[in-house]
Amino acid sequence: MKVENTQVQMRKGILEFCILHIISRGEVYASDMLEELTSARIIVVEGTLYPLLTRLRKAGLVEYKWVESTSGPPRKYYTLTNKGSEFLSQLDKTWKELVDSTNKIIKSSVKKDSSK
Amino acid sequence: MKVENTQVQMRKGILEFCILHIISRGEVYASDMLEELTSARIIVVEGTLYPLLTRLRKAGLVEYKWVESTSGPPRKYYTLTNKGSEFLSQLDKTWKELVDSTNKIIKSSVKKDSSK
DNA sequence: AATAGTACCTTGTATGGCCAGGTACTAAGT
DNA sequence: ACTTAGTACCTGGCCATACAAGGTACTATT
Repeated sequence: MKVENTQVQMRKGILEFCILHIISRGEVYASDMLEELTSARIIVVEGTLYPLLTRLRKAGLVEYKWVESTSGPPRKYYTLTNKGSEFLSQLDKTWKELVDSTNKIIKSSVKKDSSK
Repeated sequence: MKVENTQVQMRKGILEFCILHIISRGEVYASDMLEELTSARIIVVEGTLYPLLTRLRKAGLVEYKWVESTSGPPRKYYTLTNKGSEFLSQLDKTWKELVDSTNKIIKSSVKKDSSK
């Protein structure tokens, strides 16, 4: 069991949440999202992002339109659906609660000296 | 794709982190941990907790001793090893960074009106 | 035509949560 | 002594999903 492994696990859960937030700001395509996430130090690779976007689309949370590019193949620009907005606001709540709960547990730890 | 599913995913990642924290406070056995996590609204069931504890032990992050109980079968009381303490302090750092990164992304979203 | 850059997608593997069920110990009732 | 209930620990199989590696396809440049 490696620290890296657990750190990946920690990031995993909120990835979908972050991507929905990024899309909620306006039209973006995959590379935009990768850049945004990377600059926030949430590491994601293509092989994670594309299947995730496909899942979100199949679930009716996002939709896309093809847009021609002058510098390569056309791009899929994503936007949030109404259903996606509702979904996201539920996740917002879950995220807040999760941070609260976790901080509560962490802070209890600090009170006691765990060294024997 | 259900909200519950994603919410589970969000909780998943920090579960190991929370459990290490709870153990770091002092000797506890499985039911103590379940109670603590449940009261912090982080839902966990036995089928999740026991395999996780086994993994942590195999990785040398925690250890346990058997303690007789007056009201049933003996219990495994867990404590953190030195290796576990180091592991945990790395996770502390990761958690802080993750909350920062996520909040940054969330707050950017608020600035723009996403309705079309 | 060949190469490079960009964009999207898929297959296979590994991790890990969860469900459902199982084992084993103690205590209480009959 | 047997059964039932409560407690504690564990496991096999399923499913979701991150990631690595490789593939397809479009555009621009040489």
